[in-house]
Amino acid sequence: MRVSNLMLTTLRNVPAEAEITSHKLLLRGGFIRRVTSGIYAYMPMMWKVLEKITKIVQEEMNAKGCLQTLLPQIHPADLWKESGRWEGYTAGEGIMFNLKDRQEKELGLAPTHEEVITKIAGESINSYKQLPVNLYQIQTKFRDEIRPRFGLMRSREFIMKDAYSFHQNKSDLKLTYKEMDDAYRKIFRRCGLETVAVDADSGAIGGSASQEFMVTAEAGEDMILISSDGLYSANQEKAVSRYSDPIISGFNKAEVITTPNQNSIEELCRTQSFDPSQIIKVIVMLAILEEGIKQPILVSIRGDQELNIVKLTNSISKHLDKLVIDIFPITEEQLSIEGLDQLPFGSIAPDLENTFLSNAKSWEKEFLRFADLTVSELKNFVCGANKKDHHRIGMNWDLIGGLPKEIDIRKANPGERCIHDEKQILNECRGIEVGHIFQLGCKYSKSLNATFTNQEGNQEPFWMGCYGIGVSRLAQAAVEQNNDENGIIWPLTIAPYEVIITVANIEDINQKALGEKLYKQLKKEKVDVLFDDRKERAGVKFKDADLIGIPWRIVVGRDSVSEEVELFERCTNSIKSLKAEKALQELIKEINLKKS
RNA sequence: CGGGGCGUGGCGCAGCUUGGUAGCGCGGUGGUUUUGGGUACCAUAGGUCGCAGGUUCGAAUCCUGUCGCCCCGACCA
Repeated sequence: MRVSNLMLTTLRNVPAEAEITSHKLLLRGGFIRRVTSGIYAYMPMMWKVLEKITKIVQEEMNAKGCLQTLLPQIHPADLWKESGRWEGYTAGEGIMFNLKDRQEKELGLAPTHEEVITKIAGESINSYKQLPVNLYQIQTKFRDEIRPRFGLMRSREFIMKDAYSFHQNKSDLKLTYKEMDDAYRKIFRRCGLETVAVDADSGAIGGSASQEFMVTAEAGEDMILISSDGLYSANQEKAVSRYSDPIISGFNKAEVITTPNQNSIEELCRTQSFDPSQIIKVIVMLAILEEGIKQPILVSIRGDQELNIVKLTNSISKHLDKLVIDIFPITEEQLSIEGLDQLPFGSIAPDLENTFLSNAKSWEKEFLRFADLTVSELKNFVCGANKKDHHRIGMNWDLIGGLPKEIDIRKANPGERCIHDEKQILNECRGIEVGHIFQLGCKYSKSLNATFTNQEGNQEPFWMGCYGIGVSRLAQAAVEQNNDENGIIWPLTIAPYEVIITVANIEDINQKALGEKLYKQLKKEKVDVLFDDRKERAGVKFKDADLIGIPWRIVVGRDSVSEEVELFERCTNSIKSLKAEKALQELIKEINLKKS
């Protein structure tokens, strides 16, 4: 391609919308243009990048025997109601764009395709003999994000590869899950990305085991924790660690003390000389569940620990077998609206009586109670007295009605010791999620009644897995991980072009002729080559070539009379002066080496 | 959803406090110059000042409403 035909428009000023490096560079290089909040146009060079990523993904998926399909983007609401996800995905802060057609039928723009594919699989796969299958597609998805940001990192319309596998049993699912893990590692390596695989929360998709692939980058939206020996890594939403031992409490007598204006752990400790690890902190929250159920929640956790809201949400979901649509701390205002008396905030204990809820208009009338693992072993602890400005000391679980349901809802933090080896410490780093693989189990096949006939002749629901890669996000993540002060440094395998021939002065007959000759030869060798034939000053062309990040550059300049050119490598900034023929040979050798 | 900020040629911004008919840099076009790191100079085109009302002789500027965009937060009583 000739740059004069490329519609290349680079910017010197960064549009004000951009915050992070990759977003700025993609805009400045003319790769993307914003159309509205969270919605972008992929310009010609960007599309080339996306195509190259797509090709790598297809090759690796096909190598594992996966089958490519293309599923609809508009889904009937009924299908999503059948799986029970319609409400959760559309109500409240739901992310599914939805609309009505002229028949007043409800439809949604697909944020993901479990429903559709499960339905189809159920209709087309009849026998265990047809299993397993793994179907995938690469196409645009829609999510009405609460807050789109960082260009393609969190956009509302984006390109995703999603795959869904169907199995006759769990062990077969695990085999494919492992294969996908392998395929994903190959894909990311081939794309020139450094990724780390972490244990992850399954989120709204549901299911059991799940693993995320993160591109490590400062600008990442997720915090990940990695053990010093590298054997354990997890998203903070999911991470576990060893917690410190509590300071032994000296209160062996149970009594109530007055604690005026000591409404926070901090205040209480300062005034009473308690240690936070001796105190049971109680958090009152309201969970909005599917079908509009409003469930008050009472969570007990050690005073020096933080609550992990994702873990809590999942626990609630699991215990009630209902989707949690929203969850937030209960406020005084909400209590008034609900027609309830004020709770003794700051002095609430795990045994707060349900009678506080008996006049509730729309809330459930009993608290769902949980205790974090950090409080279960606690002895002679401090907790509220369920009465304003009063606390109890020297308490034990048998004195306050027993230990509530024990679960892990504590946030793991960097610096803490690991579960697998207490000598290992968790370190923090940030990451961009580019891939996620799940073992879904039978959740969707059961709800959508997608079954096959097993060897014994019985109908059984499929075991399912699902596997996603954010293709457009991956492209931006590659930029975030590969750039310098001059611009993008595309990994060769996904670069829009592999090499750019920069003719310093296109009006010099020798230079132009040599440039054209090299261009022809490279095209003949099937190298993806860009020929900068513009009537611009050399400096302009160098700046542009750096900015758009083409991995290799052949500079045809003053020495072209003697057939000498320069071979420049973008990622190392190395420059070699060579005979044109030699430069071509070397370049082709290097390119083939990197591609293999 | 809460808080903050911004909408003025393609991009980045000034002008608004104190109303008087719109300006700068980049980019575009033509020319001269320069010719391997965004050359300099000259000329030139391009704007419903987000939109709608209002105040006023007169509104980018003041008032009201509205739309859009960006940032921070949405988690511990």
